[in-house]
Amino acid sequence: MQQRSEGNHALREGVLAWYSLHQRGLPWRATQDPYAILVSEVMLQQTQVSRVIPKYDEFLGRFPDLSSLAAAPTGEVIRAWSPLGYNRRAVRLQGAARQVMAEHGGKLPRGVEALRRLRGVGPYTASAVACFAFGQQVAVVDTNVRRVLGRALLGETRPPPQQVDRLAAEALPLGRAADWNQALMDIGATVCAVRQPRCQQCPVQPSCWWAANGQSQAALVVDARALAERRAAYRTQPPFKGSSRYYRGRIVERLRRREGNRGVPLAELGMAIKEGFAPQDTPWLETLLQGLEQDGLVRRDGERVRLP
DNA sequence: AAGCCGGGGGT
DNA sequence: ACCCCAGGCTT
Repeated sequence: MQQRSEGNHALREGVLAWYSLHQRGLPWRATQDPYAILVSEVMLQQTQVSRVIPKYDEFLGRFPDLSSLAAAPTGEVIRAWSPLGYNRRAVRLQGAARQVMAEHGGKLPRGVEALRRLRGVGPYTASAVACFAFGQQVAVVDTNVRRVLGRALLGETRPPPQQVDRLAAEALPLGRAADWNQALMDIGATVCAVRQPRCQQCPVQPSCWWAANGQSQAALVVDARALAERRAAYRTQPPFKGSSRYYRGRIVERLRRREGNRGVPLAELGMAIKEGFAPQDTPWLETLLQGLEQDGLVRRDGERVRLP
């Protein structure tokens, strides 16, 4: 059994009370279906809630369960994923569905360790599904939670992840894990923002180290330096448009507009995604396609390129 | 440890 | 126009 800390009692009560009043009404909190919850958690990897909401019901309508997702052509899954981005997630999500069909009799495993072995499921997603779908009493730690607990218990906005994992496990109110984890994420998203935190409205504030120290002079200096470093890095970066990442997106986008399922000839694809595409650009395009093929996002078929 | 992977949206 | 966002996998 994990260690408990009496000092966290007030913190727990305050957070849970706040959550009962201020929780966000999110579609994936209104379902008990483990598959639907898995879909939401994968969509929420690197993607804001506001962008997932309009896509969520549509995707579930198209792929209502694990077996329909597993059985679909991968290209259809990639189409249904637009415009969420990070398209590899769509391929991996289907891979996970196929794993579950093949290895788990079509039922998602309930434990963190088994979930963790599914394609595209890392520490965050595994604990999120275990907790929200199966009621496992485990901590769910994303960057929001890391920031909230880091500030409250350590006085640091960007604390060492391992240290936070330990604190999160200690702070977990057994029996209320799901509400607690969702509450911390809501607080991180709506109150304990990276900049301009609204400490006056924060249920953690009474026991928050960071707020108590006037949001710590040292922390502000560190944050300011980090901000300056990010700005410098941004300036020296080439613009997104024209990056290989940009053109990868254009290729997938072009292939999504089907043509039956016949795909697009290589040269035509080049012209479709890049103005002034010339024969000498072919090796560049080939390189992009090889990467996309490796990720399972594209299939080469002689001269033609299509979704898998 | 570091780099890759897309988009939309706030300011 | 600039800047932010933040999990999983590969190398």
